[in-house]
Amino acid sequence: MEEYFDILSQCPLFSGISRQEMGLMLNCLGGKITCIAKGKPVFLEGNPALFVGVVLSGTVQIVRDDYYGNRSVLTVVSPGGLFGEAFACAGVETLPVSAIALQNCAVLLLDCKRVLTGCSNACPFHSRLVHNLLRGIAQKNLMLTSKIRCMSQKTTQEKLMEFLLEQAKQHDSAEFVIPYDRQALADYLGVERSAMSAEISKLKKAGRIDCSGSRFRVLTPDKKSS
Amino acid sequence: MEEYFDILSQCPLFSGISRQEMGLMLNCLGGKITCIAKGKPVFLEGNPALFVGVVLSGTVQIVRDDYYGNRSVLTVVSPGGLFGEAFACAGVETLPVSAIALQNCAVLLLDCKRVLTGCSNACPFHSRLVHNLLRGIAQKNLMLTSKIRCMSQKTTQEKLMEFLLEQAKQHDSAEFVIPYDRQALADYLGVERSAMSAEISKLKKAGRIDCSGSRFRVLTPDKKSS
DNA sequence: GAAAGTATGTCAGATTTCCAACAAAGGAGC
DNA sequence: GCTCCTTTGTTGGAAATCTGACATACTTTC
Repeated sequence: MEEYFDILSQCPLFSGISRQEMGLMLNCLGGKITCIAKGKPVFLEGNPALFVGVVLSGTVQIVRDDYYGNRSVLTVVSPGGLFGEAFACAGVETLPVSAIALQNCAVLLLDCKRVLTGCSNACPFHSRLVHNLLRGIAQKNLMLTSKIRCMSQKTTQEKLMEFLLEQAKQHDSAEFVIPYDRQALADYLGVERSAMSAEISKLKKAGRIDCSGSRFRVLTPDKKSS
Repeated sequence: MEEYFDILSQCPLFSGISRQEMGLMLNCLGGKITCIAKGKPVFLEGNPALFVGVVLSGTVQIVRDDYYGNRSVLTVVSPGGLFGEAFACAGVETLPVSAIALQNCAVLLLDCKRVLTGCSNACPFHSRLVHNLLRGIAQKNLMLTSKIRCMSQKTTQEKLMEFLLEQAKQHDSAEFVIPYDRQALADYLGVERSAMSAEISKLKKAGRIDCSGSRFRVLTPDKKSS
């Protein structure tokens, strides 16, 4: 069990919890470490959503079957990553997705109810864990709304500017480096890479932005690139 | 204070908490009921994100200024509605939005830290509140990912089908009623109403769906409308 | 029942985006 | 230096969307 504490200590869910405390905590919460063979399910669609999963080794795929049964991959979760937390915390009766081991893997399953219900021992790390869980889900929330704000814009150019102005605001600077290459940015905004490149060029010529590589600068309409 | 307990008891954040407990709880949490005059701020961009707000009467507008200072309205919150919870729970240092009273209004402000940190009295409703808060944010999370899944589709027709198949799955039935009229559905999917209507017609002619008003039925490709 | 107002379906032209292919620029390895 | 490979910019024709206008159906009001 201790072999996985390195992974766990890097996971935001366990931030502020020492390795000494982890053993106690997992014990207190009834956390179960399970090994899943490649291709086998961690949980299946239709199961009750009871668990928050943490990948310890290997990778887990979250898949979804639509009404006709066509399967699509939603995410691939790497070691240290969480899965199932939104369903468990939202209190959905049955899972609308399945989790399948892409490789042989080890996962930690935490009973969501036991995480949320304070134990009688009043462990200090217990409330810390709830804190971290809530924080993680709230942060994801903010990321999702940012993305929706960009994608809701009508034109590619507006999507791009919405994204860049958001970045400028977050960095509190007109100049900043974005964590995406062109393809990834296009995917994020839900547009075509080539069309987006063209729009970037237009914006540069119009003197509204300046960029090289993933370093961008937004310019106020009146004052041009210096 | 008690005059607002009707509103609070209908708010998901306080579900499972009796009116008798509310007074104790608000006291324990140091919840402050404040009246804000029309046009005045509840909080301003740049403030630390400490509070979860609940509108008790009137309406509150959440607004956002982009990097150039152009203001846009993100949401309008009605009585019973929450605001600021994602920022407070995500632990952002400074708020990227402002909350302005659209009308004279009363709001309840809960210190997020005190909500999360169990009190020394070990109130039973305390953990219930955290439960509810987490559940609400997780549910919003699921709604946002559903919307993104629809909006990420390339064509209007694919967006529509993604939405309808999701609805069919949620209702566990090929036939269901959607909670939107055509305009609202188009806005949700981020497309033009008229273009969407045209696509609905195409899908009907192709025998893939059937609908009248907001009642839809998805059909399997082989068997046509009965 | 008539009239007014709203929601929905349909259509043509203008605009935008996608697609596919290619050119140019940069990096890694040799 | 060179080549190979990846990333990014550019372009033209095809496809999809938006725009605005209008017709039709349905509701509401009087």
